[in-house]
Amino acid sequence: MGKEEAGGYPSLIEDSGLASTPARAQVLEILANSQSPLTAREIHATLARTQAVDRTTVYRSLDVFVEAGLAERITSGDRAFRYGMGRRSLHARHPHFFCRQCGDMECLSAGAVELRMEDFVRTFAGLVERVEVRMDGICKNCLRRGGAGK
Amino acid sequence: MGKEEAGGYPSLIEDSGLASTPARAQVLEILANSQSPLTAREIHATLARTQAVDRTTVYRSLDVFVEAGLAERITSGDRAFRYGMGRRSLHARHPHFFCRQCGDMECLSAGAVELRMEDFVRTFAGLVERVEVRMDGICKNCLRRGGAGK
DNA sequence: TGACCGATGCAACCAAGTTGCATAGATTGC
DNA sequence: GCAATCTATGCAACTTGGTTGCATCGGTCA
Ligand SMILES: [Mn+2]
Ligand SMILES: [Mn+2]
Ligand SMILES: [Zn+2]
Ligand SMILES: [Zn+2]
Repeated sequence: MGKEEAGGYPSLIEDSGLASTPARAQVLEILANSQSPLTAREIHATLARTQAVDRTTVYRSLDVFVEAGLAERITSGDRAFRYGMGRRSLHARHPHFFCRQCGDMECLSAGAVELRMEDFVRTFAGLVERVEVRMDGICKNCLRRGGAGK
Repeated sequence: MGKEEAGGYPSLIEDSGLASTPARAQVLEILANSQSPLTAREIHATLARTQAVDRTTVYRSLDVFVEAGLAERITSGDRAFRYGMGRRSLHARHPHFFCRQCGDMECLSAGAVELRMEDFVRTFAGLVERVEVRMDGICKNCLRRGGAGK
């Protein structure tokens, strides 16, 4: 699934100035292979199927990845952050959809929405580092099995 | 500061099919008078200056307001939701800016960004109920006193 | 008047994430 | 090669933001 060039995730991690460890490489691989952004809990659950890693290590790996731009922290409509590949990992920015019924989040194509903000950024007194566009609603699965009821 | 027509917040609440109580009216008034979206904690702190209300009541008031469209729940870059006036309270949708340094959130003018998503919404299999646009970065105050260092 | 219903308070609980500290494993200096 | 030095990890305790169960209280209505 995830195509990786020579060296794979370890070298991607090292190219960002971080030490590569088995746990970190696996966390990044899980992120890279996912169609949708994942919670730390989901990442840990996947990881734990093959090796025993503490959840703290997952949290800390994600933190350093986000700091280094390797991963992106995405807010959702619920109380848990999601993580996806970051811009430093050949990943284009794109909006997301959050289903308030089942809690699933999906990546939308980068061109799904057109966002123009250059004029604003130019005149804004603060520093804009990133933008998040998220649509909330009911996903098609939840629509099929039961309507938009809370 | 907050201009209110005859009846004020109590009737605004009742017009949404909810019972108006002193606590609810005050929560809504605090929201209406704020320049920026507030956390439940901030609302409770403000409220507590004039009367003893349990934080649970604040949470529950906000829940029913959001459900009724009187208030809007907004995600930020940190772990706490913010609340602002909702669309059913004569409030236009607009983007927000979140400062990752001081945690302050500010409302941006509705025209700050141009967002085109009709084409997407028309062809999307799910139901899109709302959209959130949030910029993250460093606010001008934090820029002045110390740069963008974390 | 009395049954009812919803809003509130309060305590317990929960989920997500963070922190302190000890250890193990790798890296560096010599 | 060996010791001094990081640093990633594990594990437990803690924090924060929010939710839930349950008892009570105050209106509304037959
Ligand atoms: Mn994505
Ligand atoms: Mn706002
Ligand atoms: Zn769904
Ligand atoms: Zn700031």
